[in-house]
Amino acid sequence: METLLTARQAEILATIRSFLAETGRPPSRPELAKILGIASTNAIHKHLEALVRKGAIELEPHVARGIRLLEEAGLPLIGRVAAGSPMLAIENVMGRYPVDPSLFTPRADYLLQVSGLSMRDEGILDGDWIVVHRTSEARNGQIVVARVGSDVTVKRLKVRGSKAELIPSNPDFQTLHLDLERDSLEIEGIAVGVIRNLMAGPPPSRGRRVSA
Amino acid sequence: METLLTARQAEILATIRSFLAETGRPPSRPELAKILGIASTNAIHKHLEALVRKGAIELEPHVARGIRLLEEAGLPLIGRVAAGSPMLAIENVMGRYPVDPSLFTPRADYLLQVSGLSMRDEGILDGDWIVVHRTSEARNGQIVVARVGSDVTVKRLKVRGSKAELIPSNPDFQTLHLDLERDSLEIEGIAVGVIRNLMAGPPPSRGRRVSA
DNA sequence: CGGGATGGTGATAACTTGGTCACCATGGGT
DNA sequence: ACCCATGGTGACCAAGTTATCACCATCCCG
Repeated sequence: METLLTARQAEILATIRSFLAETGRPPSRPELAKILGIASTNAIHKHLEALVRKGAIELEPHVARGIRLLEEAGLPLIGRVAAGSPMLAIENVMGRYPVDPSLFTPRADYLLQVSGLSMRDEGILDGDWIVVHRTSEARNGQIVVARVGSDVTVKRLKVRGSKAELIPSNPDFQTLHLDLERDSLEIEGIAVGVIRNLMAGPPPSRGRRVSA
Repeated sequence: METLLTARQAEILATIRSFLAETGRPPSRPELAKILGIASTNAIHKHLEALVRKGAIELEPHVARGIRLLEEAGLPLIGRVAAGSPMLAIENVMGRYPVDPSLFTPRADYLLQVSGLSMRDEGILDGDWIVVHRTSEARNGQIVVARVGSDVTVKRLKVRGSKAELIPSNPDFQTLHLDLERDSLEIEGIAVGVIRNLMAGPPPSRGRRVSA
């Protein structure tokens, strides 16, 4: 349903986005024309119609600044990753949550729900959300989201020559040793944050209340 | 600089806020009048001027829907709490961060930076941000932000009769035993989440890069 | 009592904005 | 050669919107 945008159309869309971020209101056609150096508001009007046709925006008819962005807001939360599927495949996405990507550096791209306690001693517990920056480059000592074979795992990375280690931070788990010239190791991203929802699990005992 | 808003003015402001949240654009005066059941747009206009005088909004002159909300966005991050000062006193606020209050339940009110490792075994580490819901009521077993004397502390709460315990989750620290009939125990809020910025501390070793 | 802030109706002028028409130019595909 | 989508200029009208005027009522406070 979503035809590809032309370069110019993507430019218009980006302009709308940044105008919205800066002023808090959608731009009018004359304002867009001025910013983009276009003399006629009709050119803008036709661009907006094209963006509507391609599903990028909605236009409220006869309403000043009636432009609505139709992008999905928030970051996707990835659950169990199906074997071999790309991280952001629909089957892996459990929902979208309003986490600001700019709260973390480098910029957050998605959330990954952790299962198991292999990173317990780093304060990453079962059910926690790892905030992930998507990249295929990682440095020694960083916590990475890695794909080994068809498994996706979160571990601390250590590389020496052609040898790589994926190190859990829990003595009950074993370090995974890899030979980069033989084994496949794909870096999916690096962990830039952790989010835990303390009220998510089973409710606490219904004991008496305390007020102060 | 901020005079108190009247009930009606607060209602107008709330209407603007929710209109913005629902439609993505600020309301026009006729739209506000219709929602609030007011016949004349002039009444709205004067309300908006009052809101400008009181510092709640900004108005861009001669611009359709030129209403800007001037609220501080995001949640305040509380650092070291000065003895005896209220939690949200300016001297305690280290900044504001774009965390969506509705991401947690019950609603998040502020962030509290943890110092020390007394809750290490719950996965709450030194420097982590605790997401706090402000309330003076807590239940047994919840992690609370409590004030004992002039100290603010984060611990798990346990109450039996008139005895209360503030329990760390790290065997290296000691449980604080309180007699509610003698000692002062103020509940400032309950912890509803944890946020950790993994890239905050010292940068990782500048080892060689790995790409895949 | 009088003044001032608040909250409102009703009407009007001036400006902003959306919608539309005629016309032109370029580039890709048939 | 032709059509069609894209990208643009220029002009115009209708409708949406802001700004301002006159006038009214209530409440609080010095």
